Amino acid sequence: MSFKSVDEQLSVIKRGTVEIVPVEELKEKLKKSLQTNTPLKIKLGVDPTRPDLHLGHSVILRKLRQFQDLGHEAILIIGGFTAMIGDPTGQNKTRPPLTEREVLENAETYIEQAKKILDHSKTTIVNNNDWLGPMGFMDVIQLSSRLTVARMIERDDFSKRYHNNEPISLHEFLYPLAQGQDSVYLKSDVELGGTDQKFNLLVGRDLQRAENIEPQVCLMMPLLVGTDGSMKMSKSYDNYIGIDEPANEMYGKSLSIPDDLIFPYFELVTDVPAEELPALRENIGKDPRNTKHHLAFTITRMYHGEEAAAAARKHFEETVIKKNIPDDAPVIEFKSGSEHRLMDIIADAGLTGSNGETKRMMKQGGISINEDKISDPNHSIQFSEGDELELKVGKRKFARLVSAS
RNA sequence: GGGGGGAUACCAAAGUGGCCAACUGGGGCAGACUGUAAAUCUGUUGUCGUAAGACUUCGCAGGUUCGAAUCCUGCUCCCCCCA
Repeated sequence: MSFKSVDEQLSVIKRGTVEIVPVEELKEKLKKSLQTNTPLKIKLGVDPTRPDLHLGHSVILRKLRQFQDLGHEAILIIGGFTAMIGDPTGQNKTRPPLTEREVLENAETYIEQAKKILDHSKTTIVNNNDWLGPMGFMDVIQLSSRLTVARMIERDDFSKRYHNNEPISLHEFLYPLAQGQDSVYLKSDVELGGTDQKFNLLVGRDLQRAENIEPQVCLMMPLLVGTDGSMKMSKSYDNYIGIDEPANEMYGKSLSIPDDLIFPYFELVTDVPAEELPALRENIGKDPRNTKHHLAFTITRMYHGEEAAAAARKHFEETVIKKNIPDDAPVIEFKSGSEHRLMDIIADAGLTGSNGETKRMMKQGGISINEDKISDPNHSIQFSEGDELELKVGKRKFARLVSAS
């Protein structure tokens, strides 16, 4: 394995980072690694509680991937043990702990999806239950003696909750310790995390130092803002773009982000080469529309390939811009000569949640057949041979009604 | 161990015997507009029913009453303060 120069490596590593603590130590580690031809151990802990990965997760996974491409060792820790505690970070409520079985199932789904981003053949996957599980009560007490309560409630979310009279369970204090113990056990050189993980990552440093292990460098990535443009991307805010989503969804959702997120998305979630970033930044001001389409295309291509991305673009143009119904709209067949109420057709096809919703949409002009808005709930259709009608329900649901003999 | 507060629709939060399918905000959905599935504005937001209306819903189980989310009894869960 031959490594690139320290400076070359640093420029890749720094892309999109918020903070590297301390960056001098990282340089030292890289230098030493280069001299001794030994890869650094890069640690990323993942919480197998919500197995649907989205672009927000991809930010940090991509960073890990970049380390892999530089020749370093990526260690993905499945937080099997910690998930059974429930990480309080960023939660205003205590998260319900998972059972061991759920953890394993989730972990599998997680890894399956992470493969799309990581170089799987070069990823070391471990479960922290392997070393945290066997620890005894005395071990835990000794570990917890390393930190003080004052240090703990320094942490932003703890202090907020404390001052807002919201509950903090004692076991939540153990979470950063458990995570830090991972660093001790693995002797990690670098740990990756979101900015919300800073405290936990620093605890890892403290614990390693206490054990006379060379402390890890902490690398923080920004939390990706979701498609709503205000909150961090998260499934629970429904502002996410899942990496498993169909190409059309991915393309459309990418386009729905506010303009000032275009650049961060290019930088954090796409593989466009660093040299192209400055030009892209300029284009956003000049031509936001096409730059955003370029972004949507790039993201979709990364997960679905060139062809699917092109198709998704076309689909978007057809349905959203031209307001046509797409070629792949489901086809529903009816016997020629039969008569059906439109509301029943919509209900049978499951295009709305209830008849009440259908009626509401009719009243609001959301339902049309061949461009004609239908507002009569009793509207019915008499099918005759060769009929082909285009049904639109709202802006994103379509069907083609055809009559067969 | 003692004292106090709370549980309402997807979320937050009003409502303390009929005017409550339940104020309001967020979210969602729809329409207009737009480079956009953004922003903005407007409308809408339990189920069934063309409608009239019927039914289910306010932590759980009972009870009082012509009538309860609202009153009573028991239960479960949660939070805070003092020690």
